[in-house]
Amino acid sequence: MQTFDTVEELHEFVELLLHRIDQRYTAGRRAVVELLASSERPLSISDIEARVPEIPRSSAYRHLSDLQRAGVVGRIAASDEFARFEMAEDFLHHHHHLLCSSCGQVIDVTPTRAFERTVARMVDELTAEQGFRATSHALDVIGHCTNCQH
Amino acid sequence: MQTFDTVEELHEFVELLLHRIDQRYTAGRRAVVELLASSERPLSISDIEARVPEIPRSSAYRHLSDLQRAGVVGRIAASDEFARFEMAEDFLHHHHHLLCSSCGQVIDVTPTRAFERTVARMVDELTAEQGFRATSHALDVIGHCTNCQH
DNA sequence: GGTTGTAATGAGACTCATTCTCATTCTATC
DNA sequence: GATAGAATGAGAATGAGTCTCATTACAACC
Ligand SMILES: [Mn+2]
Ligand SMILES: [Mn+2]
Ligand SMILES: [Zn+2]
Ligand SMILES: [Zn+2]
Repeated sequence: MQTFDTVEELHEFVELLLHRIDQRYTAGRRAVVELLASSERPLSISDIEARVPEIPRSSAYRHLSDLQRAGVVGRIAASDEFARFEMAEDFLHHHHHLLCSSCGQVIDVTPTRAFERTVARMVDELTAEQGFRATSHALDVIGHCTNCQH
Repeated sequence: MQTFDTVEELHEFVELLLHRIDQRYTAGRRAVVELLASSERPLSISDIEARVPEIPRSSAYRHLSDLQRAGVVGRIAASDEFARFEMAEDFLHHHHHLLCSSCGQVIDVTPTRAFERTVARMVDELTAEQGFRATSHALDVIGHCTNCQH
C-alpha cells in the first residue's frame, strides 16, 4: 500500500470501486484487501488461507474475482500452477515481476521512469500495427531466486 | 520457423536437443514440432488437437513437456486458463506477446534491436540487486485484439 | 530378418485448483 | 423490525493437466 496516506483512504477508494459495480464492501472483502495491501509480494490462495484461515476457500476465490471485476485486485499467472493476487496498479506504484521458475515465487520490482517511457513508446508501436488496443503491459523476468540457485 | 533454411535443418537440430536428454525424435514429436514451427501464433492444446487429431491428448501433453525439457518448445501462461505452446526462442527470433484479455488469443510481435538492448540493461539492473539470476524475459502487452473491441 | 530389452505411446483413471450450487445468513431500506 | 436482495459457506462439480499401466515401436545385437 503506497498511494494512500491512511488505510481509511484505501478502504474508501475500494468501496467506491465496488459500488460502481453494485457490490458491497463487506468484512470478508475488507480482510482480503487489507491482507493484499499490506503484503510485500503477490499471494496465492494458500498464502491467503494461511494468513486469514477464517475466510473459506470458496469465499476467498469469490472475493478475489469480485475485487478483480471492480478493478481493485489483479491476478497473475505465475510459472507454476497457482494464480497469485495483488492490489491492482491503481493502488500500487507501477512495477514488474521476477518469476522464479523453480519455486514459483513472484518478486515485485519497480522500473525507472525513463525505462517506463521507453516501454510505453514501444508498446504503442507494436500494438498500432496490429489493431490491438493495449490496456496495460507486464514485463516479467524469468529466472531463479536466491533460494533456488543450485 | 525463421532461423533454418530448410525443414530438415530444423529437424536435425530438434533431434540433437532431444538426444542430449536421451530422447528419441519420433513421429508424434515430429508432428508436433512441424505444427508449432509452421504456426503464426502460439497454440493451445485444443488448437493442436484440432489440427493433428490423430495425436491423443495425453501424448500431446507428454510430447510438449518432453520437447520443453529438451529446450525445443516454450510454454506460455495466457490470461485465460489454457496454456499455449510455441517453438523455443532458439528456433525463433526473439519476440514478445500481445495477450487479448477477452478471448485469450496470443499474438507474436518482434521488438527493435534498440529496444531489446534497453530491456536487457534494465533487466540486469533489476535482478542484480535482488540476487536473482535471470534466464529470460517476457514483455506482454495486455489488451483487446481486433476481434474483441466492443 | 528374427530376438530382445528398452523407450514411447494410448486409453483412461486420477488430481487438484478453481468454479458452481444452493441453502443459510447479512444488510440496506422502508 | 419486516422484507427483499445480496453475500456467504459447505460441499459438489468441472476440467486442464498428470499419471498409470498395458501395448506397441524401435534400436542394437545376433
Ligand atoms: Mn506485482
Ligand atoms: Mn511468442
Ligand atoms: Zn525460487
Ligand atoms: Zn480477443
